[in-house]
Parts: sequence; C-alpha cells; structure tokens
Amino acid sequence: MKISTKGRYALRIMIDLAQHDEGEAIPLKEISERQGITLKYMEQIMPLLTRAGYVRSFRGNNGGYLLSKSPSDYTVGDILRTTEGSLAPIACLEDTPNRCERREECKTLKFWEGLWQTINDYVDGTTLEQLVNQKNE
Amino acid sequence: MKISTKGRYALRIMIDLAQHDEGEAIPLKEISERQGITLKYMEQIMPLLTRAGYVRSFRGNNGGYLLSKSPSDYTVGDILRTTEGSLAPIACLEDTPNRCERREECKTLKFWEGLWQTINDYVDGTTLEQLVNQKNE
DNA sequence: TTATAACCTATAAGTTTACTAGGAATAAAA
DNA sequence: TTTTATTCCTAGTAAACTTATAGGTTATAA
Repeated sequence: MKISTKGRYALRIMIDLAQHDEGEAIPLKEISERQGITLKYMEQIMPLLTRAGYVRSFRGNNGGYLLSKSPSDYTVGDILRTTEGSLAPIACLEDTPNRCERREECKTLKFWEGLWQTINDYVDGTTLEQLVNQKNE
Repeated sequence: MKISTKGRYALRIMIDLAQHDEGEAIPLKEISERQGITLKYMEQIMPLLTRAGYVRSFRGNNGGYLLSKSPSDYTVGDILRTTEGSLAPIACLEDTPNRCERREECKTLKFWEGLWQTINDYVDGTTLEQLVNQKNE
C-alpha cells in the first residue's frame, strides 16, 4: 500500500517548479541537482504532467518547464493520479475488466469504495500552494 | 497504491469464519472451497492471524480455526495491518531506517503523515461485524 | 493406527518498480 | 549555419515484490 516514486517525485518536481518560478523555463538538469533525482528518470515522469496540461514544456536551448497554472489551482490528488494512475486500493474498483465474479455477494466492496473515496477526498483537500508554503518545525 | 491479496483474503477469511461460526473449528479446506482461495496460500496467511491472537487454531483431526473474539471487537484496520504490515503510504513514515536525509526540509512529510492518519482512521472505523452484516443491493 | 489438519520452509513464475541507455527532434545562441 | 542545450521517445534491465506451489513435519481426534 505504497505510493511509488513516480508520484512522490512528481510532487517534489511540481513544488520545485513553483518555488523557482521566475517566468523563465526551468530545465530538468537544475531540478535534478536540487532534488537529487536522476535526469533520465525525470524525463520519463515529465511527459505525464505535460500531457495532462499541468506544465508547459519548452524544447531546445534555454528550454525547460513552467507550471501552466497557479500553484493554488492544483490539488495534490491531481498530480498523484496523473503520475500514479488511479488511487483505488483494489483493482475491483476500476472500470477495467478486473471485476470479480463474486461482486454481487461481496461483503467488502462498499468498504473498499469508501476507502477509495476517503483517500481521494484527502489528497484533493491539499493544494500545491499549501505544500509550497509548508513550514517545518 | 494497492492492498495486496494477503490483506484482502485475510478479510474474507475472517468474514467467512464469523459467518460460519457454530462453535466448532472450521478447517481451511472448507473456507478454501467457499472463497475460491487456494488452501496452500491460506496456510501462509493464517499464522499471521493466529500469532496476532485474532483466531485460535486447532491442529489435527477435526481441527481448524475459530475467531477468538466477537466480530464487533475487530476493526478492519487490525486485520489489514496484521497481514499487510503498516498502511503507511510512503516508507519515510515508518520507524525503520528508511528515513530520508531531506527530512528536515521536506515540504511533503506532513501531507503524507496526514494521509496515513486518514487511512488508519477509516479502516479502524469499520468492524468485522459491520462487514458481516453488509447488505448488497 | 489412521486420517485429518495446521505448521514450516523453500522455491518459482509473473509482475512491477525504478531506473539506465541511446538516440531523435527542437530551438535558441554563437 | 553550426553548435549547444534541452525535451521527447522507445527499449532494455536488475532487483524487488507478489502470488502463489510444493513437500514435508507435527499434532490430535476418532
């Protein structure tokens, strides 16, 4: 029951982009050095965020990435679902043909649906801006 | 971000034990047939529940398992944590030496702690009895 | 004594995770 | 126009994890 590095890194990358936004595209190389995440692995994560419209990418010299919206307009849930996929705790809940033949008599299905809902509510209740402004004691 | 079969099966096994409890030990073979879970795999899951004191096991002829408490005395969280391990969504949260050297400056740690808490609260808010009495529409 | 059942340990196939690698496309700057 | 810096795309891969199988040992009621 773990969030993978894809989701965790994506969150840190988005925070980094928010913190260092001065209007100029930020290359992954910079983020890689600050965050200690390998460039090549980040290159695999970023297209997910680009395709979702969460960042704008600029190729070529002086290229890099910029957030497309204000940090307050992203929920953490948006970012996690885009990179991790669905946060459903069991495959049965997804549309995909993972349905169980015991579905009708399943005593646990509603419980799992509730957990899924609870997780989604929580992750959608925090914005990227709130994380950026997070103070550490 | 998925619950594994260990946790899901354990829950179904506990429900099955509750539903068929008539004072006599229930052998895994019966549960296996009803639930469509292989006997050998269940044999690996049960000792976790036995050691946790959640079921009493009886070896030998006419042996099997019985719940040690009333279904209302188990939360789903108890059962899942016993079989799945901690429900922490990232390893950083656990005591184990998974701590990150960026811990002090981490903007996301509190968020993950909150998710963990939210998950634990939810799974501890449902009892085995409630699942047994679950009606399906 | 036999049958039945839990218990224990090892192994193995399949899947996922977390990368690594190499090159193609793009675009600013020299 | 050439160089340099960057994203993008696809493939490969080692390690870990999941989901079992398999075989044998121990315990106990009939």
